[in-house]
Amino acid sequence: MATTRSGPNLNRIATALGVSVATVSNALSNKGRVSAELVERIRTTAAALGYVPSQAGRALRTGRSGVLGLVLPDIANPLFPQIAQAIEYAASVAGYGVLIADSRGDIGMQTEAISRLVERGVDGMVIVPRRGTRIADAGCPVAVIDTSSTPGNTVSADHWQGGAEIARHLRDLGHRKILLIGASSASNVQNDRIGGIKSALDATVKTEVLWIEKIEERGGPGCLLGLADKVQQGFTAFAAVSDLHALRALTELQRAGVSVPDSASVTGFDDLIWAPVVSPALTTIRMDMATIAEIAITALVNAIEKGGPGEALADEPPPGSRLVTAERSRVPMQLVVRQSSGPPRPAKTNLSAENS
Amino acid sequence: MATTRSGPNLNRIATALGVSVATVSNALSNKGRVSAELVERIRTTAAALGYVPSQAGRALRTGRSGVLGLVLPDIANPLFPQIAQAIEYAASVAGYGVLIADSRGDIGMQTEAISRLVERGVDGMVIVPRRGTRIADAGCPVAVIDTSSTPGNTVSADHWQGGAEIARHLRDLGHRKILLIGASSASNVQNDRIGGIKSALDATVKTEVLWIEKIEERGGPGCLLGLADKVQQGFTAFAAVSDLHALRALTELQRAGVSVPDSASVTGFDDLIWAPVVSPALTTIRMDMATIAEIAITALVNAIEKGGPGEALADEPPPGSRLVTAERSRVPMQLVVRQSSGPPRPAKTNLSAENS
DNA sequence: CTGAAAGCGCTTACAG
DNA sequence: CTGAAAGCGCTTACAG
Repeated sequence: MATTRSGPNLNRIATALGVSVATVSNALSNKGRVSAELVERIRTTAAALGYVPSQAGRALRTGRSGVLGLVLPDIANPLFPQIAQAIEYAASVAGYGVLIADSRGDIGMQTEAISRLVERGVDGMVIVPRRGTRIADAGCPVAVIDTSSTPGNTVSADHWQGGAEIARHLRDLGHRKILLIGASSASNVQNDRIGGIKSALDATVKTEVLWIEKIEERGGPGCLLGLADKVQQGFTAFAAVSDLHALRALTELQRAGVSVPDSASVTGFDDLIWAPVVSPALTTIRMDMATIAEIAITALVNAIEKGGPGEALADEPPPGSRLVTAERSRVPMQLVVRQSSGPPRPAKTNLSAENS
Repeated sequence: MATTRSGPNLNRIATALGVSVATVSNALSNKGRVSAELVERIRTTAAALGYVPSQAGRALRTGRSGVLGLVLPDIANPLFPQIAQAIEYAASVAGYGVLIADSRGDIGMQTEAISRLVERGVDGMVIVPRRGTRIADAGCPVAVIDTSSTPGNTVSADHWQGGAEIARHLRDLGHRKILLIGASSASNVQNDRIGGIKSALDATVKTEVLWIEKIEERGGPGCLLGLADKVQQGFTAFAAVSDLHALRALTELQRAGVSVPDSASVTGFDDLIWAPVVSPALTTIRMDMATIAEIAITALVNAIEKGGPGEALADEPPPGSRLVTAERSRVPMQLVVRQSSGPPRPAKTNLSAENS
């Protein structure tokens, strides 16, 4: 027994109008080979019948599914909504759907997630790789969103420049002792951000890096970071490499009775959902996700619609697994100022070699 | 020119072994009509050739795409990662992929997002509807995740019971004046949670509801909520209906010099990513997303594999747009205690009619 | 400008 | 246990 479709197909429209399916197809896809008048009638009938083209039929014929995969290291990452929203939007503008796949923080599952997507017939995929992973042969065009410190072509925010922005912001406010807060020293992104911060500061500004993972090794997860002590030591600014850590710093400081921003400033990264909501709101650095997504999707779509299976020739390089972004694209990050306090007045720094 | 596929198809395996494609198909899909020995050989060859079945071919033939849609009111909602992860997992266990669609907070775009998914040929969809929306005819099985106050069948967390849990927690700690904090009085979910809280408290506990939207009408977005005043008025607990508002309350209180949890307790809802990270960590209520997703996906898969287009008969009700969940499923929420302080000692309540 | 025909890869009655 | 054949709905050379 043949399967039935819920809706009408090209053939139903064709018979209804007494024309051929080829003509209906050409009319609906604007091939320009059908008379304007007939196109009009076909359009009307198709709409009246509630025609929805079958992706399966089209995909089988064209070799393209019109679907892209989005592979994420861990959906629970609070950056995920921004990424997913931007990718979904850029893809849908380009006429593609987005299939999600989560590797749940597990490196092995990344490969599995990728092949699940391949089996579903995606035309290409956007991968936000697990730290340090090299993307295995995916068999289709791939765009990688990560930091530019990752080997291979990628598109990413310019984390280094973002770090420099935040550093200049704090320096210009007069801070001379800044604590940099990161989670894991193995993270390329975090190291880039920290590198960027340091690069923009001269010797008149002292920094120290606090890695949360190291403190939690001793104190257990969620332990205090000892920031009140740091205030005692003269730190007046706390620059976290993510808003999540900024939040942790902010609440820990406030809980210890340190007034933010009067006695200490706190900054974050990524402009996550709570950055404008907390009191005081966080100064942070925003990735231009829309642009990043657009670059990734455009590169992918080009690769698909040029070198895709639809045009593959026997003697050209196989369409599989190319990193499609041209060189490494770095998209500037943008400072979002919500706190702008300098160090507290009566605070005495042990540095006096400041000019002006 | 016919399109080429990157990988081998059934026919390649069949010719390689000198058998028919039908046999290869039957062998690979475990139909049990092929001799064990041949199945073995076919399997080996398929693996050696790197065979990946074509979803397009299968979909065209069976009338099923193996893909479900996930429609969200707004990906930026911080609850989204939990939902997406749970749905993706449950779907992939059931052998389905998940296509995402975002209505970006716009009611009109919800319909559009739904038809985009239908055009992509999803077999069914999970919809987290925009507040108060009634789901238009989607033309495929639909599972709705919302509150049980929504008209129609839904699967959802038992927000009312969750509210009751948090209320008992605070009451048992001795709190007698609790401020309930919500964002919007038009939200069914928030009203359910607040209703649940109130329902579990007797007259010895006073509550008051503070709607953030109303305060922001005057004070502007992100303005202070005046919680320090509430402490003055004797409120010792602040129960927000979302962790985002709890976070706002926590930081505002801390900023005003109110010690949490010593002088005031703060609770949230949803156990969002930052709940365990802030200092002090938030007591909150967790939805059992895994169970909710499982119920939704199971209902969907049943509807698809029973009444789906593959079996549709002319005289049975059209397969379109059924809400597939049986009645309304309410999944219990779970209290996550991270703060457990009673009201401060010296605080004097104006109530004395307590037993014990 | 329009149509007849082939074929994408698969699954499923049906025949042997 | 195995195979030949039909057909899902579409697009695209090709012919007229």
